[in-house]
Parts: sequence; C-alpha cells; structure tokens
Amino acid sequence: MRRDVFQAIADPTRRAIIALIAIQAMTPNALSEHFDSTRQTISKHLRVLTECQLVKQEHRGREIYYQLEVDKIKEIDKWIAQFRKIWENRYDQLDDLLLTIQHIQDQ
Amino acid sequence: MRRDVFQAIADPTRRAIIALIAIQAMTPNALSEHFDSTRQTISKHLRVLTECQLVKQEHRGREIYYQLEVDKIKEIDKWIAQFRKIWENRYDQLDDLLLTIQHIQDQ
DNA sequence: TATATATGCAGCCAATTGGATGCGCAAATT
DNA sequence: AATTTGCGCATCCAATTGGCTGCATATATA
Repeated sequence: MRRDVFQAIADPTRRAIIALIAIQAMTPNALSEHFDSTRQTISKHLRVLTECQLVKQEHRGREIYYQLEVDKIKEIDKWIAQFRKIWENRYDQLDDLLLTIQHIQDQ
Repeated sequence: MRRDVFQAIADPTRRAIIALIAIQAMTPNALSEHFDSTRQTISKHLRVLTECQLVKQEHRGREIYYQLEVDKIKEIDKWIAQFRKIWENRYDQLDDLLLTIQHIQDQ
C-alpha cells in the first residue's frame, strides 16, 4: 500500500473530512452525516487518513473523535515551498524580458 | 475523468516531473531519461498534467517543451492556506493549557 | 525522396480504489 | 440481562490507474 499524504488528499471526500475536523474533532458518525456515503465508507477514508498520520484518534467511551494532525499538512506545504520562490520571484516585466531574449536567440 | 490538481500530484512520478520542469522546460524524451518508465508512460503522465493545466506545451519543430504552470501550484497552496493559520496560532503552551481545561471538564 | 527522430494515441492488462453490504465487538442504555 | 448504539473489519464489485506494446503522424536529416 502506498499510503502517502499526497495520495490521501487526492480524494475530494477525504479533503472535505480534513476540512471538517480542522475546525473541531469529530466522530465517524457525525462526519458521515455531512456526506452521501455510508458510515463504513467514511470509516474507510478515516483509516487511510490515519495510516498516513493525517489524523489521530481520541477514544472517548465507545466514540472515537478524529482530529487533524496539522503537522502532517506541513509536509505538503514543504513540497509546495520549493515552487513558492518561483512565483514570488516572477514578475510580469521580467517574464516579458526573458521572452524577448529568447526570441532574439531564436533568430 | 476526474483530473484535478490533487489527483495529479498524487503520483510520485508526476511530482518528480513537476520538480524537474520547474527548473527548466523539458521534452518528453529528455524527461523519460530520468525515469525507469518508458517514454509513452511519461507521455501519459504529461497528458494528465496538461489536462489539469499544471503544465503547458511549447512546440518547437518536432519537439514539445513542457513547462510548469506555476499559477496552478498556487491552487494547492490556496487549499493549504486554510490550515496554515491553525499551525501558526498553535503554540505548545496553549496546547497544554487547553488539554488541562479539557481534563478538568471531564472530571 | 527515403530514413531517422520526436511525439501522441489506442488498446491491453494487472493492481488499486472507492463504494456498498454484512458481519462482530465493545460500550452505553433500558 | 437484554437491547441499542458506535465503531472497525472482511468481502465483494465496478471503475480507475499506471504500466506496457504497437501503431500513426509530423518534422528533421541523409
């Protein structure tokens, strides 16, 4: 099983789950009320999220509260960071200039 | 076909392609030299990346240079942004305090 | 003009995925 | 003690995915 963070957030339902529990910890039952899928299907999604440590469980009697592991989101942010410097250092003017230089070289 | 940015970056090979062309535009042939997969497989990955507009083509004779669409990466960053305020406003001290309050309430 | 090179597309296949259903188990509630 | 509630797990299934091979097409090159 691959089970990495990027594969986990590929599914729209799982992203929605993440967004919901980011606000407050929730049980599988409470979560499934927000979706058309069955509780078991949501449970399966939570398993994927747990396996890649994007969420953690907090047992409370027979209920299990799922809570976001914000640090794991940072992992995605870390991957994005390598491109951030590109769009931060890119200005329209500079773009035009480079394009012009390229055209001259092509001739 | 789903073909959204999150599904696109779920595959490790596609993430590697993105990282490579972020430095400089590359042809499918040049790209496939960096992987064990065949040129056609890389081409298929490039198709996925093109369809969700993470890359754009620049035709040059019989060669096609693939170039990163940095703006599309921002879309992922935008999704991450909603969680950034959580980890920025979260300090260990505050965490401990909240945990203590919760324990008191549980009693 | 014939050949080599660069590429995309169609089709095939095994593996994975997201969904449902039907359990079993543990904790509350009656 | 019996029942209800909350949950995870195993299994099944159709759809998707990532990889391959074998083309067809377009552009360079001999």
